[in-house]
Amino acid sequence: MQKGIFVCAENKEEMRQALLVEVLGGYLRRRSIFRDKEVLLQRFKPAKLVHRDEELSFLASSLAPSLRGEKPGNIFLYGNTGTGKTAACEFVGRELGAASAKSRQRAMVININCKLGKVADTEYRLIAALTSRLGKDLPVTGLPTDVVYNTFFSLLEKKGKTVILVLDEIDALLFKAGDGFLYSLTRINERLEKSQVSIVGISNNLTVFDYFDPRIKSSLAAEEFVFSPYDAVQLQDILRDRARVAFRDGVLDDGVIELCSAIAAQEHGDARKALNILKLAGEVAESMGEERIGEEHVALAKERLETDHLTTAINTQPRQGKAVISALMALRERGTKKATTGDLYAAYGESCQRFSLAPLTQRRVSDIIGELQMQGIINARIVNNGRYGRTRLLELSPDIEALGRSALVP
DNA sequence: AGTCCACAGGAAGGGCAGGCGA
DNA sequence: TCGCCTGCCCTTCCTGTGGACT
Repeated sequence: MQKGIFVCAENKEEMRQALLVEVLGGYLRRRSIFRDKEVLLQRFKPAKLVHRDEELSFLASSLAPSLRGEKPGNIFLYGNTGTGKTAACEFVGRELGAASAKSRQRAMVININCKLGKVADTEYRLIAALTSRLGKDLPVTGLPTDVVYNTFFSLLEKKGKTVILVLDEIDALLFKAGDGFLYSLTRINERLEKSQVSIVGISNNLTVFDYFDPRIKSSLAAEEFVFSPYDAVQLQDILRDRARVAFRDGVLDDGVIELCSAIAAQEHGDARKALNILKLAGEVAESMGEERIGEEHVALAKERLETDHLTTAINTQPRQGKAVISALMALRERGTKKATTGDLYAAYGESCQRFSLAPLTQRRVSDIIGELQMQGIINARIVNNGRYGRTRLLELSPDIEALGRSALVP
């Protein structure tokens, strides 16, 4: 009997392996739906930017003086995610680089993302990252800030160029480190003789300028430009342009491009999202063994994209953040739809036991709540209950709640 | 009008890890 | 090795808030 069970288990294992071989073999035998998936990825740099003529023309005319050795004015670009701000800057930067290589006056563009991978999310890291782009790597910590600034200044001076600093997602740095670094950067030209520096700030937040110190506003004297969202028709043009290269001929059903565009247009005209959905729809169709992409695959892709996004958002939290989310989930399961900070802190204590974590103070948990609110994971509203005190009413965002506790990996 | 509650949130500083230069 | 510098995460202390209650 025992032997029988063992043989059964062994057969199951063999069957599972055979299935795996079949799946992989089938994958290799089938012709891929994709011709060149690369063009649908975020990192792909297109040779032309569709429907961004006005924006490109503004940027090019603003930065063109650098080709004559003159200092261009500072610029601030605003617009929702996926409206082409970064792509437009990179595009103009490449063209500028190519044009300056032919002319005597050489311009140089340095792109830094202030949010990505904590490369430049503090003043120190920003200047260290800029210094690294000029050819000298500095330690991630340990040096006095003035030493880092001085190294940066001397490298700039050595270049003898007009340097355009493109600070992408500058709001992340401003909210974290304050606007002091901008003051230093705007005064930089007073210290340089052979080089000059212009700043291009890129932000999703249209009100970011309001937070600046008046001295910095005056010192920057930046020209502002808003990137408008793409409409559904413009998104269709972008997708068609990429799909021609990305997919084999005839694999896209009628209406697929239109559906992807309509979904992204509803979400503030985000071209990045439209491309993501189209790519994922292709992957979904391929994983189902289909040789064509239909609207049903787009619907599945949209669903998967949202779930993946939310699951990633909560599972990339530090463990303390997860403990707070878990506490709120536990309260919801007990029927508390809207918890106060006090309720949450009590449940958080239990959560910490489950996560084997030392509990933080209420003050720190209060900050974590604020961080989770900023990321849209928690909805919070301050209420005054008279003599029963002032507190925040907290609930999980509906999307996170729909995912349930199983989405949270401790 | 004064008191009270249950926090919110600012300010200051401690502890830690890590790099640099003497 | 030591002192000094950094960023980061955290605690402690403190003041502010505003509506219900006395």
